[in-house]
Formats: sequence, structure tokens, C-alpha cells
Amino acid sequence: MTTHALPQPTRAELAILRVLWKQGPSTVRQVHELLRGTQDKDTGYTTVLKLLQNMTEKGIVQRDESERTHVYEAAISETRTQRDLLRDLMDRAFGGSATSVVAQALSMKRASAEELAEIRRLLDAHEKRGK
Amino acid sequence: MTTHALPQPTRAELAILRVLWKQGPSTVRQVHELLRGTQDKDTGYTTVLKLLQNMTEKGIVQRDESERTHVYEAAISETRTQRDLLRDLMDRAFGGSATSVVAQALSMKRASAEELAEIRRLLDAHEKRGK
DNA sequence: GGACATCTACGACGGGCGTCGTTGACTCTT
DNA sequence: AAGAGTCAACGACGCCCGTCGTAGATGTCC
Repeated sequence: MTTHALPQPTRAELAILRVLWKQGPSTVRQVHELLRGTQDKDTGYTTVLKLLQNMTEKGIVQRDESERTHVYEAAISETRTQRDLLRDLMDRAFGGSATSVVAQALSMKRASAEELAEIRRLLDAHEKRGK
Repeated sequence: MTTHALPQPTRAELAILRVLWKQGPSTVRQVHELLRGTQDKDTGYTTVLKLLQNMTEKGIVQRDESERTHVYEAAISETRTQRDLLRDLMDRAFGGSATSVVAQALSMKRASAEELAEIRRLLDAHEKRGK
């Protein structure tokens, strides 16, 4: 198999990944500035650089160094990462029960009617596919 | 407000909490042994003790020291903890979208027909209540 | 009452994470 | 060509987490 066992992104790394997923390939400076816009926390430039270097080493981002100013790009998909993280939490806190997770997700949000309808649609689609 | 801002349990702490939630008030030894049954990881006795002491300090477990052998009990509810953890992950990885979380939860599990029915039931109940 | 087991308490450490200062290379402007 | 700005690289630090060794107190058994 040997599929993939890329290390889970840490909190700070995930924040950076979210920028890359949204903006596409970016320089350190771009990531740094966009991060400022998103986060309340103020992260230094060199911190972001270091994080991106670490992430490159781990293989969760890819770096283009053809130009002097390097360009970074996410090397793992958002969906896959979400799945891995949710799977992990589900196992650790919900005894592996997807039902419990959904229950909590519903109970927590002032889940808008729109959201509820969307979820129902998902459910239908999923059920049909399964059958 | 001032409700509560108890620190989030760490991974190892959460594993212990799960034992306490399931078994109710327990001694260190009991937790230690039950943990062995659940986990693949082999944790030393003093490690569990230390963890429980830390957790007591943080206020996420409560300790009865009336007897020589202390008895520990979870001080935060399972449901609340699940909610907090899921909320955190939802914000960090799903942009706060409950819908996305549900979508991932569904897509990941070979969600049994039984589970799907249960989820649908939850959805109905939730929708009715909201209306 | 001595030997042994059980339990809590204390302190230490190794690793990882997030943080940043500093340095040296490169580039641009004037 | 000098000075100012930008950038990647490196190393260090403080913190927290999980781990455990060891000590000391308390109980138990012959």
C-alpha cells in the first residue's frame, strides 16, 4: 500500500494551509499578510517562513524555488486533511461514532434552515449512493 | 457570563477522561488497567497518576482524598467536551461550517444503514425543534 | 515489629511546537 | 557604487506534554 502517512498539520500549520488552499500558490509575504487578515493573532514574518520551511520538509507543502522569492503551494488536499482530522477526533472523542459527531454538529450550530436543507440533501445523496 | 473556560484536555488526558466517563469514579489503578485494555499504547502507572494530578490541578477532574487511595471523577461532561472539541476543529479546519463537517462525517464512514437512519431521525428532531 | 506491598508526591528529561533574532545573500534605487 | 530594502537560512529559546525514576508515607502480613 504505502499510500500516504503524511504527518498531521499542527494548529499553526493548518492556519497556513487554509491560506494556501484559498489563495493558491503564494509567497511567504503573501501568506504572512493574509494570515494577519484572518487571524487575531499577530505572527511574525520569520515565524511564517520557518513554518513553511518545516512544512516543506514534512512534505505537506511544495516549494518552487526557481525564482529568488520562493512560492509555496499546498501538497495535501483540503478535503483529505479535513477527513483525517475529523477521523482522528471522532476516534479520540466520539468512540468512532459518526452519528455522535453529526449530533453534536447539529446541536451546536444555530444551524440555519439553509444549512439543514443542505445537510438533508447530502444525506439523501449518500443514502442513494449506498443503496 | 464567566461561564467556564476550562482548558481543553490534551490527547492523553482525553483518553483518561473517556475511561472515567465510561466507568465513573475510579482509582488510579483502575484507570491504568482499563486504559491498557482500551489503548494499544502501554502507559506506566505513574504516568497515569501524574496525568490525573495535572488534570485535578486544571479542574477537569475532581479528586476524593478521604481515603488513602484517592478516587477520581470527571469534572466536565462528555457532551460538553465533545462539543468544545468539535467546535474547535470546525473553526480551524472547516471554516466554521457545520455542513462541511457533516459531509465529511458521512463520506468517511461506511456509515451503516442504521447509522444513516439515526442521523435522519436527529435531523428531523432538530428541524422540528427549530421551527 | 520487621518485611513487603501499595500509593501519592516530587522532580527531571526529551521531544515537539511556535516564536523570533540575526546573518548573509541578493536586488533595487539613486 | 553605496545605501536601503527584501529574502531565505540558521540557531536559539520557552513552553507544554508525556514519560518515568525515585522517595516517602501508609497499610498489610507473618
